[in-house]
Amino acid sequence: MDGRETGELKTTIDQISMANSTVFSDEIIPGSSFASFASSGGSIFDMSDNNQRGSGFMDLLGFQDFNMPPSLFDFSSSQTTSSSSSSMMMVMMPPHHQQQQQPPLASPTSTPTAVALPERESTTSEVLNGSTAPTTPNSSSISSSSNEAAANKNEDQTTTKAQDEEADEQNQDPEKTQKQLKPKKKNQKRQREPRFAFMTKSEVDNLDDGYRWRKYGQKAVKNSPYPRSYYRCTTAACGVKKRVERSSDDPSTVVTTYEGQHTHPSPIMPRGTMGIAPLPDQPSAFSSSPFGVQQLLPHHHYQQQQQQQQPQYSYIYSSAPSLNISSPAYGGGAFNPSSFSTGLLQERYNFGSPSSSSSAVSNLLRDHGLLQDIVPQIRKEAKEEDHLHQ
DNA sequence: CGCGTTTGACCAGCGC
DNA sequence: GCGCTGGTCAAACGCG
Repeated sequence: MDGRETGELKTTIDQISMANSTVFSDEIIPGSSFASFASSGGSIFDMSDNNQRGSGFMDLLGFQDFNMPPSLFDFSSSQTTSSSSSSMMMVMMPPHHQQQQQPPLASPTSTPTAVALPERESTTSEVLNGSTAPTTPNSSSISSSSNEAAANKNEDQTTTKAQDEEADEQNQDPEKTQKQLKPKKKNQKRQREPRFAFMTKSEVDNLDDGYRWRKYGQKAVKNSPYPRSYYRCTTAACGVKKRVERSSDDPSTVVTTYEGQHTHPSPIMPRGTMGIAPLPDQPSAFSSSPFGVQQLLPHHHYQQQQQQQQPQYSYIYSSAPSLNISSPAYGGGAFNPSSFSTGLLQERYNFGSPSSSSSAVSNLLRDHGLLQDIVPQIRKEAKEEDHLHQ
């Protein structure tokens, strides 16, 4: 939108470029962990490179404290089906570029803040509560499915909306019964949860991530023949949503965007984690770690699998004003894309292709769906980069 | 009957 | 103000 956001996008493209072991030196956001990492010449995306020294991408993000397990990326299992090669890219989408609000994780030098991708929605200019605290599950107020989204925003909005609804009930206005949509007040801009997106090569749109989702909408995507589906976690009091769309340019690529944070463990225990107790410092499968259940796996397992499979994943990561990864809220992280985290992405991922990292990048860059909204400039610049490589 | 999907309508935000 | 677009709602429907 403006130059500032452009700069932020630029930072993102810098990080993407690192997938090809190319580190751009320009316009890295000062103070970001990505910036510091990028300036040090590291390669975020090539996990195989990091295997040798035992520091992967998640380490760089500060996720090493979560014992980022391999199961999450163990997509070459027997459950793998059709896709022979698959790649994955994550994008965390913040409400805005406010950063550095989250306290550091155990490793202060790897705080996963850094890249603030621009928020397309109008959530940024107005911070309703002005708080860095993450949204808090309001279990008492989320009983009506029609208000889950609002209840998931923030308490101020929830309260206001509840009051509105209460007023509506008292008024019993016949006009209201005509359309009960929208007791939303003006001047209350939608507060969006931190978002977390990743791309996968899959023939199935709706990835089985261990949570139960209910589809509540579908929209045609501009410039894409494929629709975008909207899902909401079916668990009561959990307002996590996800959007799934297929890339128009690469129909084999599915872009899944999670929004919000599960307030409950996955109803389905992930494969390979059954019966494994949480680590002492990890109170639950859905807390602490942005990748939830995976953290239950021993770290050596992670390393071992890395060495065996040499997976290569590509990420785009950014933080958010309310993205407080180490916050105690929800028992650990304010942002907990645990829908992704269950390690149950029983989708057809096949990491391990030496080119998957760059292909993931290119997939992202080609996408004209959700990610186009998110990181439009990434595509542009990476295409330029592609040309340079060709 | 419960749960999930489909789908048209509606709403809010944004750009012009 | 108007139109476009993304996002959401909720009735209708399907399925087990």
